[in-house]
Amino acid sequence: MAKRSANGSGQAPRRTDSLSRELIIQTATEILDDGGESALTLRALTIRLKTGYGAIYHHVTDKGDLLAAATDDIIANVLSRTVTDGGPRETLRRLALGLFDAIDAHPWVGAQLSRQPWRPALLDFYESVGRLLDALAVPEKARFDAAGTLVNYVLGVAVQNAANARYLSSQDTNRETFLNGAAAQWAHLDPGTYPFVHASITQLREHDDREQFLAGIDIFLTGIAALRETRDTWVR
Amino acid sequence: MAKRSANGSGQAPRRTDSLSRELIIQTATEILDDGGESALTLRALTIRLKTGYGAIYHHVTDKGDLLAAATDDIIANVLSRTVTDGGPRETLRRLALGLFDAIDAHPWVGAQLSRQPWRPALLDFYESVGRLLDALAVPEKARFDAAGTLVNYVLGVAVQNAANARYLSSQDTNRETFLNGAAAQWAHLDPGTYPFVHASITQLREHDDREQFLAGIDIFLTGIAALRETRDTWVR
DNA sequence: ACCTGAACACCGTTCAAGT
DNA sequence: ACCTGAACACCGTTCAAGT
Repeated sequence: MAKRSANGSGQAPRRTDSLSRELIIQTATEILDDGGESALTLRALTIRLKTGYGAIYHHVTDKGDLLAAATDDIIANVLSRTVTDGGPRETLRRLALGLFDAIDAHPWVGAQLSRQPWRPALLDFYESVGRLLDALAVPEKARFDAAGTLVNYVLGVAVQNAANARYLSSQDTNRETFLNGAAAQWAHLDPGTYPFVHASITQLREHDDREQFLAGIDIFLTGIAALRETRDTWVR
Repeated sequence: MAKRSANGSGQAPRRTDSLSRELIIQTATEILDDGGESALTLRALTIRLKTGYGAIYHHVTDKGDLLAAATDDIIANVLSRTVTDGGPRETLRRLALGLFDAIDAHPWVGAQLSRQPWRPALLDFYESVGRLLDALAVPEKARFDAAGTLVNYVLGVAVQNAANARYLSSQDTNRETFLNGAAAQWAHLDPGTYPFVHASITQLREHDDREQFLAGIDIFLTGIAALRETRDTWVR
């Protein structure tokens, strides 16, 4: 974020530091953060990096490779930053919230996860979840399904988040006017056939995405707690 | 599915029945089911429909409009077919499984949902979920978050499903060899840093996607049950 | 009103040619 | 080894022209 020195006038114009995979990925991330997924074109990259197409393809296989690598970086950062000194339940919430915040800050990560959900970075997340479930005394046989369920839930929220961000930037509005518009649409529906949607209008306007995400995590954790193994009494 | 009569030799060659939005959407669905998302190009549509680009754009706004309409059809079909005569818990499971099966049969629906999660068809699903949560005695204040959580979970599974299908068709392999490959990759990881992943290899190979999805639904339902309102005793 | 299809703008990617 | 940029194949979309 704080590095925009390359544009300055101090450096020698000819001998810029040579291209590298890291620089390309970092620049791609900047473009994605600035203008969203649609802003990342190979042409935009060549301009920003003051280079040609071939130079980029020399360090990167594909546009897909580029997107995947940028996403891996973001996710790996989340995992390494997460504080894990609390209890397993608290750590699980922190991990999930860390992912949520990262995807909120970089919505294109959500879209990318929907394309390639099983990148190594997400495998690390999966590993952490599994171990925490062990600490929560979830029996081994149930851990696989439980971990998958949590990952799928996080993935679903990521997708929602990305879709919302895409919509907001395409319509060039903010969250509040978007929710007001959605609420207005919901209000137009027939209350007889859509009683629940109607009853939800106020909450739609006032809800906090982050808190709703956490409420979902708690629902799953409560459900998972019911799978808890009674390590004392052996049940056949 | 059973309508492929237009190819026959009986009809007069000149005066085919004129184009319609429904026919276009139906044909697009066929192309998507046959060849996946990447197979649906405007050109492929013109060929299959024996028409020009303008003719299609006369009935359809966009390629996005087309994809959205095709997805709406599939989802609306799921909801209308779901048997709702059981208890609320059973009905919820049936609804969720109906969506799962539909996305399994038409993986492109999963990808489309990740692009536009709030289409009218999904709002109907949301409405159904909300009402069933009411029947399950989830208090009104918690229903909004709970319904959103379930929708997000289903969305996450949909995305996974679509990604898997895309990968399978791109690699031209089947589920079993895919899982074997993934299991082999997992086996290569260091068991010290990835104990949970290692312990999951067998289950990865043997698991049933549909059952794992249902296990997640059950975790959710158990978690929801803890929110249950005690309608007899009034708690302030 | 409905349809045709050449043309346009814009992608990702390649590759002969340079240094 | 690393880079350049014209060229290619292929998108979605438009629009003057037909019926």
